[in-house]
Amino acid sequence: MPTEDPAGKPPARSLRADARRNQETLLAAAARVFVTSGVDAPIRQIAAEAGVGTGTIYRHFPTRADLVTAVYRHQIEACAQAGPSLLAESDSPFEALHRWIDLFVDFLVTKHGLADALQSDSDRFAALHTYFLDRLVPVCGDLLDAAVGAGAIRPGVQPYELMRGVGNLCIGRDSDPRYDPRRLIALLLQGLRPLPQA
Amino acid sequence: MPTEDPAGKPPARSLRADARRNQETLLAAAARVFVTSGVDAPIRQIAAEAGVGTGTIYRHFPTRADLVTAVYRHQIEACAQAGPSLLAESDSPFEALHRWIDLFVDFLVTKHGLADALQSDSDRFAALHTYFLDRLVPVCGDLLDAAVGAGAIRPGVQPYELMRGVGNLCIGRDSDPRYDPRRLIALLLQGLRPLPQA
DNA sequence: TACTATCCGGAACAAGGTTCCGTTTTGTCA
DNA sequence: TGACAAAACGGAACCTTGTTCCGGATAGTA
Repeated sequence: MPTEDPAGKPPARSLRADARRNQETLLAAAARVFVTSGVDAPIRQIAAEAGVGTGTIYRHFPTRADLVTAVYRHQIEACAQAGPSLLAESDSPFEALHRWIDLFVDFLVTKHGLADALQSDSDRFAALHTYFLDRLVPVCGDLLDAAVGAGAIRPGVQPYELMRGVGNLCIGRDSDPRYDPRRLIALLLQGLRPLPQA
Repeated sequence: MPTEDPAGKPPARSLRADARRNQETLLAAAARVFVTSGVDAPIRQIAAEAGVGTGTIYRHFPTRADLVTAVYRHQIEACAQAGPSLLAESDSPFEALHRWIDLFVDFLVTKHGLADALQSDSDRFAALHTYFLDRLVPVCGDLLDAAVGAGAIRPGVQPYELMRGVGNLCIGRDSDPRYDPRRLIALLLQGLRPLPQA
């Protein structure tokens, strides 16, 4: 079955040699360009950096989201897998949740424009939104459940809305000294704790 | 002094008759288009709706932010002025803050794409960001100070970061049943309350 | 080596933002 | 009222970016 999963992961071993070579060149070039120009960088710029034509990019990564997820797949995966580990090694489920969210935030804020893209109105990134959520919402759900079970937070918060809220809080110009998303996210997590008196 | 404030408010009574006429036509047309196509609507579409050339739009509103602020000036103003009123009439400063934030959120979520534009990476909307904050941050600051003074929330939160956080939480596709910005904003405000012990 | 399926490059098209300038309108003054 | 200069208009033209398409190059195979 030659159809790939919707997130555009590198197709297996059936490509022609030049195709596979270009695919790797493209991933490396895109990673470099994303650092300097953000995930919104013009296709032509990425093509130039890789030394290929624009058609080649579209053939390998039909949508921009495919390219972005391919570039960051490893980190998304690492984030997903960190959930259970943190739950096991942290002193409390709440701490595990907090540390996991911090991990996610670190990932977002170090990738210029990634948080913006995640919530972008345009359909250009819809698949990116979907991929992130499909992969991370279940992990977040487990952490939330554990924290609720321990009585550390109130029930009723959905993982989807928490993830999306956290992602939203990371949006915007990087490195504005007046705005540190982590501060607000910490406040938001505080807001999840049980109310002092019934 | 004929210089205008940087937010592009309608210049005073010194325009030629046709210019003033066009300016009003444009504001009305833009308001209509924003409702259906969002504040990102193509300039040409607004020009067509108003029955003028694109040059005319740029002459009256050099940047898109100028047009947007001109269209929504009244509502921004109303929001700013609601701050002191709410403080006077609410049962507590915390309630006043909460109600004021709700007002702000209502404004943002009913204007398709406005919250997105506010935090947009591109410079296209930089002046919009500035205008909103210049006008509303002081109001928010007063409400915060009052709530801190009453012991209803912890000190240390800056009005800028709160406004921006709230704005950020409003970003995204409208009317996703899984995501209600108000829920998370309420949680965030809960997170501002003093910690139970210590 | 010859053949074909695959892949490549970049020209070409579409859409939107922005600028520019020849033309039209307005207001004023004789 | 007629003429004139300043102000404003309209939209063609240009630029950037996304996306498609196809003639030509190339890898794998017989």
